[in-house]
Amino acid sequence: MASHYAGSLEETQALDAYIKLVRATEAVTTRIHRHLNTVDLTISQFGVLEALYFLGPLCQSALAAKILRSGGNMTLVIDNLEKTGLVRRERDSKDRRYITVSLTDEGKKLIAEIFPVHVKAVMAEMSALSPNEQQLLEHLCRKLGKSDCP
Amino acid sequence: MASHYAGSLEETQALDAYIKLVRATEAVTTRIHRHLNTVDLTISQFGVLEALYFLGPLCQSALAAKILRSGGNMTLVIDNLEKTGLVRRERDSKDRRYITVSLTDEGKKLIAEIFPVHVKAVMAEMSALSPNEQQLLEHLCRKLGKSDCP
DNA sequence: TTTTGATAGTTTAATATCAAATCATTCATC
DNA sequence: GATGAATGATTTGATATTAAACTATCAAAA
Repeated sequence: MASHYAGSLEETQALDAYIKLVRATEAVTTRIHRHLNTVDLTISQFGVLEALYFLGPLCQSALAAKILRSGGNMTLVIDNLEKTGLVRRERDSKDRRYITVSLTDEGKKLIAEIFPVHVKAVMAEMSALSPNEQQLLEHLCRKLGKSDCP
Repeated sequence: MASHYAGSLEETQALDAYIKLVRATEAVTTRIHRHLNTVDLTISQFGVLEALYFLGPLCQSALAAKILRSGGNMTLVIDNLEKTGLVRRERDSKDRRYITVSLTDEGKKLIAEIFPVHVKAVMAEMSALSPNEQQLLEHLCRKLGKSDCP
């Protein structure tokens, strides 16, 4: 659904592009993560497991910065992953402010299992675009995301 | 941050494009809605006010379908808007299953006031792209969003 | 040694979000 | 008139998310 705003061409064009961006991102994200239901994971839990899988153990604040979530949120998501035995927390002995979060064996097994499913789902969704279009989309998103105008 | 996944070119390209899409969308959305703090509105509340402003009174399920939220979520967001006097609920006299949600005078005044600010913020963010690039982005997002491959 | 400034993580309060179950209502069918 | 299917809205339980306040910890400065 395009914007119903009766503004200038410039304005409606920007609004329409933004609305389409958000809608497409939400639709694609929902479909990509549908398989997580089968393993009782939420999108944020998956994001944490993914980050730890590829980057190795991280302290909570680094993890929060990496997946762009607040510290308070990170505490809760890690609490829940700890509760299901997928990650463990370990206080740094040298600087007790830091808590390192790492995958347990069970966590490693699970993410190793589901990540290829995730890749396949992303491939399937992104294949609506040609390889050139995917590169174009990435380029446009880079420009958008890095903009810091007020 | 691109994907750290060591897959085929096709796979990493799709993953990178998807990651960039999500990151850009989140970054832009956060910046666009920053001004809502000044009027004590959340993004979802703004979305409801915007829909009612342009489309007129709607029943809750139509509103939920329009802004792609679940019925249960809609109940809560409308509860909160009702509580601050920005919307009102009215039971349909002919079919008492339906509840029409409409803007109060105060709600109309507020959205009329802040929507131009929103438009300006969207314009500012989207101006990182040229008009041609904005149309291109919209086109690519249309293709992505409508894909319904399993 | 104490103070100060900074950082990490937690807690609190509030809101958002979902799926599933439930209740209320309507209408078609028997 | 009773029943069943469908629809609209709410409730329940769980998780996610933020901002802000708080506690714990560290290191540099006084």
